[in-house]
Amino acid sequence: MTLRETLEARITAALEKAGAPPGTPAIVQPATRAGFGDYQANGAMGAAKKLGRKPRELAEAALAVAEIDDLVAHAEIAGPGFINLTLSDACLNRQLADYAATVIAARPAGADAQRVVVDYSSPNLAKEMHVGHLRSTIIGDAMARVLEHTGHAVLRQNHVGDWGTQFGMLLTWMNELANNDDALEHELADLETFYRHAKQRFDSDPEFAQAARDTVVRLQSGDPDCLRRWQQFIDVSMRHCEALYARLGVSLTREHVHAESAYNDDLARVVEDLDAAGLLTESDGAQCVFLDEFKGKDDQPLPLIVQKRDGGYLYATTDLAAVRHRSRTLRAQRMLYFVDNRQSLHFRQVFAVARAAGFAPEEAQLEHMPFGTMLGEDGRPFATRSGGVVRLSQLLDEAEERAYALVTEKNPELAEAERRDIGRVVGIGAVKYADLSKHRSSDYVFSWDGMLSFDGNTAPYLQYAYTRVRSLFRRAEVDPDSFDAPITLAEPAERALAMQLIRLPETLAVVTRDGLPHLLCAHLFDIAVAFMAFYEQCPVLAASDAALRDSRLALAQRTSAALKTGLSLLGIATVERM
RNA sequence: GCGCCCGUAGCUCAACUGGAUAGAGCAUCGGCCUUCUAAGCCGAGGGUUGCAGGUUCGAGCCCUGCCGGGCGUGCCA
Repeated sequence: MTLRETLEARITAALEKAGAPPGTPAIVQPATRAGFGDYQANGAMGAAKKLGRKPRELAEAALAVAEIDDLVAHAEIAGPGFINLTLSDACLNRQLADYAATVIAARPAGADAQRVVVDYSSPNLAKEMHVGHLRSTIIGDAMARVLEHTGHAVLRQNHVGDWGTQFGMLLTWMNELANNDDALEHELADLETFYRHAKQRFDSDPEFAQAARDTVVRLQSGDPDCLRRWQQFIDVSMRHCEALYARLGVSLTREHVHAESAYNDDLARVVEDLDAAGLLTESDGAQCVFLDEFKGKDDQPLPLIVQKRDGGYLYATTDLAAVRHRSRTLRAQRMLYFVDNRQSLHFRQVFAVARAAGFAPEEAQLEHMPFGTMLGEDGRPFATRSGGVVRLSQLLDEAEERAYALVTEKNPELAEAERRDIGRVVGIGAVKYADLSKHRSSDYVFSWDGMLSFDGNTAPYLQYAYTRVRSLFRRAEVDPDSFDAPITLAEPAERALAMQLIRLPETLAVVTRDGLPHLLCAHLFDIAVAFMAFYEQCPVLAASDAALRDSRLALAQRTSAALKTGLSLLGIATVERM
C-alpha cells in the first residue's frame, strides 16, 4: 500500500467515525500548492453536503479522531473544508532510509496480483514499420514493464497481421521475381519498396490482380507452395520488426508473437460456439451477432459480422478467438489492448459479444487502451499524406546522429565509441520519451524537432540529471551501489526532492490502473527538476561537514535510483556521462 | 443522420473519482560558468480553457444547445 493509499484509508476511517456514511472517500491528493502541505484531503466537503453539516466542522471532527500521528506532523483545516497534511520528518526519513527496498524495488506478486495480457505493437507484416507504429509499441511496452514492476504476471501478445488479402498480392509478386534469386533478395531487403512495386503491378495489370486473388484462395486452403512462399516473406518481415525492437529496446521477442494466422483453426469453432449460444443471426447471407446495446443509423440494430457471405472470416472473428484463447488458455484476468482509437466501436462490440458467448467470464477486465492518431505537421492524419510516411528506421538514424553530434560538441574528449553509444542511448531515448510523455488518447502532431529535442522536458534532461549524480560519486570516489548514510532534510530543496522521491509508487499505481505512462514521465520530470534545484542550491562535495556531505550524497543516490528505475520502466536506458 | 473523441499561452502539451491563484517545455526578453557537467539554473512577459446557458460552497472537467475539427457507423484490418 502506498503512502497516499494509507492516508486515504486512515482519513476515510476518520470521516466515518465523525459521522460520514461508510465508504465516504477521503480523496487524498498531492497538495496543489506548496503552502498547503504535502497532501490534501478533499472528501469532507462532499460528505458534509450529503449530511447537511458544515464542511469545516466535519473536517475538524474527522481530524480529531484521525490516526495519522505516525505519518503527519501538521494537519489543518483550510478554505471551505480542505484537510491539509504535512508529513513528519520521521515519516520521510523512514521512507528514505530503506529506499531501495521499499520504494524502488519491484513488488512481489501479492494477493491482488493479476495475470494481465498486454496486446501491443501488432504491426502488419505486409509493410515496413513506420512512425505510426511507435505509439502502440512504445506505450504498450512501458505498460508491460510497469505492470510487471507492480507485481503482476504480464503476458505480452504481439498480434501481428500476417494474413489477409494483401498477402495474395505480395506472394504473386514474389512468384514473378522467383526465377531470379538475386532480384527477390534485393526486393525483400526493402519491404516498403516491395509493397509499392507489388501494388503497382496489382493496380496496372488485371492478370496480375486475378493471380493475386487466386493466390489468396490457395493460401487459405493450405496450398504447400503458397505457404512456403508466405513463410519466407513472414520471416523476412518479422526479422525486420525484431531489428527495430532491438534498436528501440522494446522487450518483445519471437515468443510473444501470436499472429492472426495462429487463430485460423479456431475461427469456424468461434462461429459454431456463437451459434450454440443462440447469438448468431444470418443477415444478407452474412453471419452476424446483434446485441441490443448497439444501434446504427435509424436505430437499426448494428451487427458484428463474423463470417462473410462467401464464407470468409473477418478480424472480429479473429479477435473473438483471441479473447477466448487469452482467457481460457492463458488464463488472463485482465486484457489490455493498446490499439488505435478508431477501433473503439469494434472493441466494444467484440468485448460485449465475447462476454455474451462466455469466451471471457464476467469478471474478466477487457480494456481497450486507445491512443490517438499521429498527425503530420499540417495537422492531417499522417498516413494519408502524399509522399509516404516516415520510416521508423529513418527517424532513429536521425535521432542517433543528432545526439552524437551534440555529445561530440559538448564532450569532444570522450572516446569515439563512447560518444556513439551515448548518441544511441540519448537519441533513442528522446524519440521514445517524446511519444510516451503525451497523453495516449489524444491525437498528436509528428514533428522532427519535437521528437529530436534534447532540451527541457525530454529524456535527455532526465538522463543528464542521472549523469550528474554519477559524476558526484566518481569525484567522491565512492561506490554509489554500496554507499549509504543517514539523511537529514534541512534545506527546503532537500525536502522538496525527498517528497518527489517517495511518491514514485503512487504514480506507478495510477499508471498501472489507467494505462497512462505519461504520468510516469511527468513524475520523473518533477524528480529531475527537484534534483536540479537541489544540485544548484546545496553543495554536495563541498558541504560544510562530512555528515552533511554524506546525507546529500545519499539523497543523490536515491535520486539516481529513482531515475534509473523510472526510465527503465519506460524502456529508456541511461549512460554514465554525456 | 446516429455514435465516440477532441478544442487550454504564439507553438507542442499537462492539469490524477469536480477543489484553493489553470501548470510545463519550446520560442521571446533579462540575468548566472576561476566552485560538484550551462543538454543546466534564476527571473519576466504571455490565458474570457471554442461560444452561450445550466447544475453547486466550488466547473478546463458534469448537463443542454451552438460553432469548429477528427474518427467510426453490415461483408478491409
